[in-house]
Amino acid sequence: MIKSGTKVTGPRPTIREVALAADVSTGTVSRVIGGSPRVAKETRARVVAAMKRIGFQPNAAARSMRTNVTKTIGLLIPDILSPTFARVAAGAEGALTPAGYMLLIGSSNRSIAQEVAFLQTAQQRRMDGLIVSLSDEAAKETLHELNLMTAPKVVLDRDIAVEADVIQSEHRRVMEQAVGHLISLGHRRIGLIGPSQRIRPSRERVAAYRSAHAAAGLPVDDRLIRCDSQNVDFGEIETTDLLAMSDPPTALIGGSGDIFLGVVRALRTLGVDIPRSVSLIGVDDPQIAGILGPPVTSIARDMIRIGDEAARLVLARIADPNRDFRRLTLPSALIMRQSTAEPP
Amino acid sequence: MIKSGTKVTGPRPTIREVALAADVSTGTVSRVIGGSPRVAKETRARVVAAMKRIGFQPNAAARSMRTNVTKTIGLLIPDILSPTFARVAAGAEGALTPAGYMLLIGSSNRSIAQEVAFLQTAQQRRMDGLIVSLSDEAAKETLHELNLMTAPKVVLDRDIAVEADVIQSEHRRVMEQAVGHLISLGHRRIGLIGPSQRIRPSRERVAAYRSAHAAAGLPVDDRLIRCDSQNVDFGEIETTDLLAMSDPPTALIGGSGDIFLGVVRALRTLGVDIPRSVSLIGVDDPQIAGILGPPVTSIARDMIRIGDEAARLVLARIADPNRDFRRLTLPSALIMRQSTAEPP
DNA sequence: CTGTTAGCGCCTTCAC
DNA sequence: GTGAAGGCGCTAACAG
Repeated sequence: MIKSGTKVTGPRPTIREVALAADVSTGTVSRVIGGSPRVAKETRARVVAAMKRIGFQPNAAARSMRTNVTKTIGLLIPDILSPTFARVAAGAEGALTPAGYMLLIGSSNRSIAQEVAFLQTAQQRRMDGLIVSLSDEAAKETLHELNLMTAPKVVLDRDIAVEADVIQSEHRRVMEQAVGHLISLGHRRIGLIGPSQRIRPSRERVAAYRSAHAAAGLPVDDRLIRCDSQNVDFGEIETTDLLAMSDPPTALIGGSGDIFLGVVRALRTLGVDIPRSVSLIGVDDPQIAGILGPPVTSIARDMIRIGDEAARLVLARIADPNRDFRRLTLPSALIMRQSTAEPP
Repeated sequence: MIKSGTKVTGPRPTIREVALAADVSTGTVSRVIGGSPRVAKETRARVVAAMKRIGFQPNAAARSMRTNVTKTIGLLIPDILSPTFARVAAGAEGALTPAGYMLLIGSSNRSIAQEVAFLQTAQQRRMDGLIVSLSDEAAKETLHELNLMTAPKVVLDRDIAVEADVIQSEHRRVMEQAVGHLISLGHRRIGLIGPSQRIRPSRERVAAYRSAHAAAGLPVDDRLIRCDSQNVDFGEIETTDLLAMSDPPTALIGGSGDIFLGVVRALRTLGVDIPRSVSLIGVDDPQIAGILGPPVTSIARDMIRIGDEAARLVLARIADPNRDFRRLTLPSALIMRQSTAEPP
């Protein structure tokens, strides 16, 4: 007899051990595990007791081998270190865990090879669904892998040819609003620093930047648009470069993600007074923006909600694979703080 | 004949289909998958070609059922939204992915129930190893689950009775240094705002806070120690409360994680001039601290490295389950910036 | 309500 | 160097 609490490091018990201990068949044990109603109350109690006593935990691999269900959803993001995507993950996990699904996060570090690798393991692990934020819409290797996958997919804010539900943020209206705000303050040269235009959000923002200028009857100086990369250094370098122009911008819109940090860092280094000498609007980093001195006006969106909605879309399609594909657009907002003013 | 590129939504091919297509037996296909050397070069080529042609991807569940290996490591953290833990995840993933392992992240939101739930699914999924950062050392349910798990475990910075490798940060020396620095500037009342002392790092920091005072021959006012929780609101409330005392602190040490945000927010709201009226030292948030105005002196540690080392420890123990348990202590550093000065 | 039985897809001896 | 066959742990009919 083994004392309860004793650590037994033998092979893990199976439903057969449980069946033996509870004096039922393996089929009955299985029904108890699966929560089938076709088990007598008293029998169920005996089985549950036996499971606990032996320390039985059903083998997920064996189950999913039989059922073709892994209770697993993949999330592919460019960078887990970005608070923006960490929020997406948190939102998705919040919706998935209560539904009995586990979220498997893959961070590609914006490497196409890593994206492909993740999509392949997603297939090998037979994930039940996938939420993807690609780092480059033009990479056809990832598209290829995505199309190979038959499980439900949700695409986050990308324009790609994949049979999938899509969640996108509203970018144009809010960026037009931001640019319009600066223009109405009197700014005529506005710098825009952002990620590569090979992803939809950046293209949308640039388009809005242009249309806002057009609406005000103002010309656009393309040298003020710096949308090519997405890291701290890029933000810092482009900011420095912009302000070194012979006719430098009097206002800056910088983001998303890490870019903003670089922009602020450069501004600090240059000793620029915000908003007296340069106005600043941030994109996608409200947490930090709000506590800077001065607090920075910024474009914000609810990434947790995006993750949550994405998870719901996946679950809904798992429940009904034939439903129509949706394209959900979630709102963004311009949060006014104290980092903008009239140009000097 | 099916055109290449056509989407086939039938059942996924198995090694039998591959075997048929390559005119070999399933055993040979299996050997090719496993990279066994006992396969003729030419045969291997035929099999590989067949796999690609049919779009075969080995079923991970079936494999792990046979091999008792899931190529999966769990990471349990209190909060994926905290940059600190996101870094741990990134570090661990960086070490695990190249080794062919997938990192399964669980964020408990500091709920013991969620920690237990994660540990249970870890067992059901037969994860090959586990890296855990518990939110409460005193919770015996989590300890119980941890001890049930026979797979290799790495514990992050907690004092708990579990057979596991341990990685911890050096907290005392650097906190003594921080407090000593403030004392040497002339501060006699220093507020300390931090997480609950039910986790080791906080206990260590409080102990260091006391010993630094003792070393300077100064008394400690326990009302200045506010180490009970870990969120933005807590930081904001305690800061406000501390500064409302009849004999308020002239310096604040605040962290880790979200607490720091709250501290800064309160300071801004109160219109406190840093460091003229209050000196400030942050804990664990160098990214933000560096761009604040003024940049904030803070205690920093390399969380990515911690995640990386944790992953290495797990892998090493998987390779050799009988090696001695290690306890690794990684350094912290006090980064001097411009947020401290003599008291007013 | 419960027992029996046949695989799920793969790896792994054991022969050849 | 390759084929044949058994079984990993579980679920899902099908009987009873």
